Amino acid sequence: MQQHASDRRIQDFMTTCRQHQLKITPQRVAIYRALIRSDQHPTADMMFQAVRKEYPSISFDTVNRTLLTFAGIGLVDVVEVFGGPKRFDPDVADHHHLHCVVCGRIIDFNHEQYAHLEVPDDIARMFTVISKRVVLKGLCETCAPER
Amino acid sequence: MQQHASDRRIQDFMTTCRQHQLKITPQRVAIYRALIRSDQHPTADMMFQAVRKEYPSISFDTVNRTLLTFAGIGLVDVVEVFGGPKRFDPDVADHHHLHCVVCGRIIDFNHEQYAHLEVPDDIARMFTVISKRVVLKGLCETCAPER
DNA sequence: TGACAAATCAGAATGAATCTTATTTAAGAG
DNA sequence: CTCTTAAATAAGATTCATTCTGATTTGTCA
Repeated sequence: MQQHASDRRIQDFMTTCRQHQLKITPQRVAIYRALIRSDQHPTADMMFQAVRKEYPSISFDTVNRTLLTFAGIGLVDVVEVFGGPKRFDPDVADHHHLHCVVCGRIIDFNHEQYAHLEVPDDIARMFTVISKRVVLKGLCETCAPER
Repeated sequence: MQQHASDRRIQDFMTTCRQHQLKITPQRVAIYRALIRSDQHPTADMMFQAVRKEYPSISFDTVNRTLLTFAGIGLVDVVEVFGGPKRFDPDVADHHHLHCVVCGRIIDFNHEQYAHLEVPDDIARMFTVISKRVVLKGLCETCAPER
């Protein structure tokens, strides 16, 4: 059954590409495949290393450019960072992030309270909101000094 | 009176430096001065250009390294970005950010609802929270397509 | 099947951040 | 006030991330 869910996502992916007049190339399919089974929040280079394994002749430029193209049509998110390389998020549904300031790990989470974040009226008047996210900085379990 | 407030901040700055065994150099003072009258969220290079005007012999490396040092002792914040150079925030008090996805401008705001963001229990158990911020992506007034 | 715009590849170029090394300097000891 | 020393600085080199360039290949549609 797992395979079917994955196939389904590839089908949807192809549909989305067609809707945006993007050609369905084997490189793009390989990149998308790697994306949906990726670790959380990979960099372009991490994606390149992953895709390479099943598509050894692919270039870094293609991976990077394709990720940006995917971001442009909402297939992936570019997430907030505090410096360093861009990081991508295959989960484009609303969720929130913890950033460990020591190891740089980004951890996803959800919280009922954060699901209903309102935008203040004066802000809504001057700014068209596309996405909302709570970003918490701190120390993850492995980096927190044990007590 | 303006001058006094600024002097006060420089005094506090020196005290903070001493508390952290940081030498008070003319470069650091110049950088801190530029910081407190800086535009919102400058990059290291923008800071370099600003400091240069009153301290022409300063090097980029010193400005950048000093900003990171300041960040380490809480005199400035490194803020979230979606790629590109690091950006610094002289306002270290709690507040939230709008990011214009077109021009890249970061706009500060505050909102009563966001002042009481709770951290879910299961998260609080595995993650030591240092700071909380709501990050909204969207289009600012000048970049929004007029209707 | 053929034409063409789009996509890819490889390498060069750019931009940001950090590192290296020699020199200078702030701050505490005497 | 002077000396000593570790810290800080300057300048340039290096590394890493990203984008660009130009030549080649390839989906897609007629």
